Amino acid sequence: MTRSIFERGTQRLRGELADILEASKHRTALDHESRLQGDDHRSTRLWLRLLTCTSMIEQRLRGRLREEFGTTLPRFDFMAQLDRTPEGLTMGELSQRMMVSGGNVSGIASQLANEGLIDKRPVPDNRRTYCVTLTPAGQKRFAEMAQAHETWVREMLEELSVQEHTQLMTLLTRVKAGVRELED
Amino acid sequence: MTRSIFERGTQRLRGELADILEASKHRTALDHESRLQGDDHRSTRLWLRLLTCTSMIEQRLRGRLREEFGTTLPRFDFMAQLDRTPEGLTMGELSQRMMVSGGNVSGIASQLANEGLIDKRPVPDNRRTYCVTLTPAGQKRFAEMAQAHETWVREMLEELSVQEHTQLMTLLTRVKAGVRELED
DNA sequence: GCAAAACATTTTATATTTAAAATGTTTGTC
DNA sequence: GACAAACATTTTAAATATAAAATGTTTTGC
Repeated sequence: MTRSIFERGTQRLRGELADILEASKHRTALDHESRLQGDDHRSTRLWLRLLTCTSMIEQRLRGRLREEFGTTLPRFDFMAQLDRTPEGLTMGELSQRMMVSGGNVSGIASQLANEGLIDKRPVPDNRRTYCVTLTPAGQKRFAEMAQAHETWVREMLEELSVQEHTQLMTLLTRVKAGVRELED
Repeated sequence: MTRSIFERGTQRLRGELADILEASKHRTALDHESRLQGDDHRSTRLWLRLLTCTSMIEQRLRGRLREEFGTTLPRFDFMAQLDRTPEGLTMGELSQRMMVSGGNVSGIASQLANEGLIDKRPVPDNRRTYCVTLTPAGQKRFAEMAQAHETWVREMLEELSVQEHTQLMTLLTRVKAGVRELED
């Protein structure tokens, strides 16, 4: 990579070369975007930046949840969905909202049910579906975690001003809409 | 959720209520953000929006890579990192750049090596590390996939104007920097 | 009503992922 | 040089994820 500088021959000015070598020494952090070079498209660059940000935040949250509450991100997410919907959700709705496969939701659900954190009961008028809710114990447990989670997220995003928050939100809304409208 | 509207009592005008009920009927897609309500903090809302966007894009890319190339996102990512670094990378560097655990990288590497897509050879002066590169077959295979990948990503983000691309990139740069500088 | 299609969920098999322990290797430090 | 600490990687065990098949249930079209 740095080699190509030398391959260009000797017409390159000494000072210019020095600048480039100097710049290459800046130890910038390595991540998904490291694989990009000048000829890559804007969109790919943007996508990798998005992926990097999400991965960084996810990893911090996962670590904290494990250290401080001995739980995982998917389990927290599962409970968060239920906390917001006291009337309960079906397995399918949970799968859709968490954006994971149905089988996955089944697995997490039986764990949480074994631990007494959720309730899963049949619905009278449709024997295919279940209605899943948080138990009182689940509600209590979730409330503790949610508080901490909120703090961690705020900590990570508080560098941004209110205006930047709004801008970013608006732009992500456009991204979301753009992706959504593509047919499958 | 909609219940709170009624709890406000009867001073609410009929027309206003109708509007709200109407609005609530819009079938908006369900995702991570469905768990939010008015009292949640701006930052959490932003984080969930970010997560939703990333998940949506990831899922499309995963599906396409499987359908059209019979491969997975992590394998593609692994090869992409190598493609950008012809001189090769160590396992540790790959782990760092892909932002996944070392064990994960080990697994993917032995798969790709079995398929003859990468080369993994010891480094003379340090017997702990390996230098991983794409084989010619790996380069060829990656080139095909990269082209398609680029198209898929552009397709998903092309709704945004050049200016919006730039803005979003700038904001995500700030997010990235903010998260990075947190100790731990 | 009945058969076929659509639906909601679980099960199965397999792949991915992580954290943590294990295994060698290198680098101080004295 | 010996020995502890740090390093790079792999292995292990458990959790998580997917796709696809299996199982009942409901809906639809006739």
